[in-house]
Amino acid sequence: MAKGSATIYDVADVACVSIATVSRVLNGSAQVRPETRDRVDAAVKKLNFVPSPAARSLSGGRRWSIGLAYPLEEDRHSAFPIRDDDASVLYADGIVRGASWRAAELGYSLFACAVQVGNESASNPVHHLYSAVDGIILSDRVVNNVGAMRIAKRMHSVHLSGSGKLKFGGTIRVDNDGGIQAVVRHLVDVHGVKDFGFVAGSPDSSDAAARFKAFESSLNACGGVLRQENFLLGDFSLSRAEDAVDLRMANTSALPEVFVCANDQMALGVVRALLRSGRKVPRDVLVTGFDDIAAASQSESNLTTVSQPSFELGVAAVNMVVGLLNRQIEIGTVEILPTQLMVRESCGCGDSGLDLI
Amino acid sequence: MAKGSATIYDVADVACVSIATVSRVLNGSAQVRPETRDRVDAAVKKLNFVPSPAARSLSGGRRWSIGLAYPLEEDRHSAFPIRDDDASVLYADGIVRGASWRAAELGYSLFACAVQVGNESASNPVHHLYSAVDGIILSDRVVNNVGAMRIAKRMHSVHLSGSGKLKFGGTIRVDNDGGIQAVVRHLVDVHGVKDFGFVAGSPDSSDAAARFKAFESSLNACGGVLRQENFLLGDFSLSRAEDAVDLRMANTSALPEVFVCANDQMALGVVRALLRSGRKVPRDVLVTGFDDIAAASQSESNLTTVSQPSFELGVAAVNMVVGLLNRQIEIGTVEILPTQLMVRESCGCGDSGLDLI
DNA sequence: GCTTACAATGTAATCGCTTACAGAATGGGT
DNA sequence: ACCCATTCTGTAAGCGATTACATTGTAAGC
Repeated sequence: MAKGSATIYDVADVACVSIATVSRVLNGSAQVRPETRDRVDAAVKKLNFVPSPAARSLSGGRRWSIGLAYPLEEDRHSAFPIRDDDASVLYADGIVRGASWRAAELGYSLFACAVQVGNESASNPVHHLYSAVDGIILSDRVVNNVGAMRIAKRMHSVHLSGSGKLKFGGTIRVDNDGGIQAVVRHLVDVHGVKDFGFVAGSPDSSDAAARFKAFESSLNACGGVLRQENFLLGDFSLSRAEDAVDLRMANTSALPEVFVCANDQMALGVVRALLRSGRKVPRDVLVTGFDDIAAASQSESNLTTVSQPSFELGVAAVNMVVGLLNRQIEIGTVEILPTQLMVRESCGCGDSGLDLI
Repeated sequence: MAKGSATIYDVADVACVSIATVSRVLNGSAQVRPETRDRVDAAVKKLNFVPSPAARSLSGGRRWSIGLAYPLEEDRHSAFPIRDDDASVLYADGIVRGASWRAAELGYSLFACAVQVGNESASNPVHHLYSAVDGIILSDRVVNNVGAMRIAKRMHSVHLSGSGKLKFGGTIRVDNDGGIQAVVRHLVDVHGVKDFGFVAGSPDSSDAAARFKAFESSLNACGGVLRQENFLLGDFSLSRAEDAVDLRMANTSALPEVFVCANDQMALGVVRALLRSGRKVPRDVLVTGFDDIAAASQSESNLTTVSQPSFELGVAAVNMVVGLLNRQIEIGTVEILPTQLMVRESCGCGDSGLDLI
């Protein structure tokens, strides 16, 4: 759209050089006499010239911008999508901020784009991002593996993914294994838990899969038990987890000692359902979360959870995209960021000040 | 970048038509025989063709995407920007979600872009957004008035702005006046407050300005008083407000009965400073916020605040941009969204369940 | 003073699309 | 059959940058 703004031709006119020279100055190629360079710079400043990314894009140059796609849950109930309860956006928040900040530092712009999960059609905003950016960061679940592959074939991409070793682009993930393991160990060692419950995230999420797998193996290592009826399937949202617990309580068999949840929103939903039924947390049932979103520590239940370095995740993702662009990082690289157990009250610990075990 | 993807030429070849015809089908211009149209559609599907927005952009067509720029505070203290305390992002969250959702509904993609405030240079990501989108939504403070004017001259824009009547683009704002007025009235009528304090937001924010202006006139109407030393200048961030209150307390004159704050983060900062000094809220000093972010109701102080319809703000902004694009809305239109007083405990009300007065 | 090597600059093709305009096909009226 | 008004389709000119290649300028070496 950008009607009427100055073009490279205008700059060339004012500076009395050809557009090629202007382009050279713009892109810092060294072959320009200092005197000429100054003249061009002056013209650029005078005309307030900003090169059109679209034109740059078409002609194959660098756009100096990076895309970031993160999932937005679709609502199934109301006219509007879930609001206070949208797991993905809250989780994405820190990532977006980290990425924006780091991108700005490196001279890139970051375009964030919320994608309705499950949209594999051409209307998927990811397709619109293509030609606007140099590289793209794909959060877990925005596209399936096939889609990710297709994207990676066309441009540099970094995947924020819980598992799998993609043979294209780069991958960054947090240490789901270590986090879950720490939770289970703590529950067994400190609170003597044997009888576990687990609330899983969306089946299409690799993070959800990784966390459950880690949970199973930790359980085996520690001799804990997960009874069939205590495995609940959620979708990372508060309400769905709440419903699942309601349903579980309709079954009159004894509840497990703890519900380990694949994220904080679900943990909060579990707590809510439990409270509604007259049970107390952690008195009657213990609950743990994952992610350490702000609400985890702010809620009354004071969730014990695993802290994700989401800001750093965004920073690392941008670093990797730019590294890929500059051919300083190899395709297929995987980077794993550490997690940290945040011991609070919902696991049965008193409200002592200790944060880290 | 998008290396190797199908172009309109490939589609034309497969469908045995010219690229002009393909373009017509793509853009739904009616002048194509149904039979031909089908052939083209089939080719598009077969090749998995997605038109390059960059090329569309260059050639002046519609890009089917909308930009949204929101402010990102820069940190002054640490290597990373403020994290748990970033007023703007929290505020922007609902807007981004509303806008993304509505844009998707209308067949547009939404690119959100966090902009470091105060960056008026060419590296401002807003400039990169230009050619990638059909229209742009500018949140309060991302650019100054001059910048906004420049942008509006070049493309359709909608401003999320607390005051002023821009003569370009469209404007959407929340009813700051009504919200602040309700707060002041409630404090006077229910709690008999006379001696007010006010914590203002960034001077460069029109919302901040509108809220202070509304505060002053409400005060006059109700006969309340704002002593000079009880006007504190913040920047919408928690820490800055906290500091301001600390500084104020160094002055030993009596604190006001209440601190009315221009947003919730600052209210939380005020509460924190007050608690640290041994005072209790609302026992010793009352505090009110603005925005009703999640933390307002989740924090122990249970903030009385004004609820902003941030999701609806995003929805309305997208509606307006698209209306502008389709020439269904006139330039200069202003839309005001209602606010709602949320009475909780920090204003001195008991923890009765009443939400709305 | 003239060649020569190399640095500085210019020329023109190209990227993938939209659209004004021109040209071909269709069909109805005589 | 023929003409003309319509409807459909094709041709080609941009949009604003990058970049390979061609050309010009400069200074050293003889």
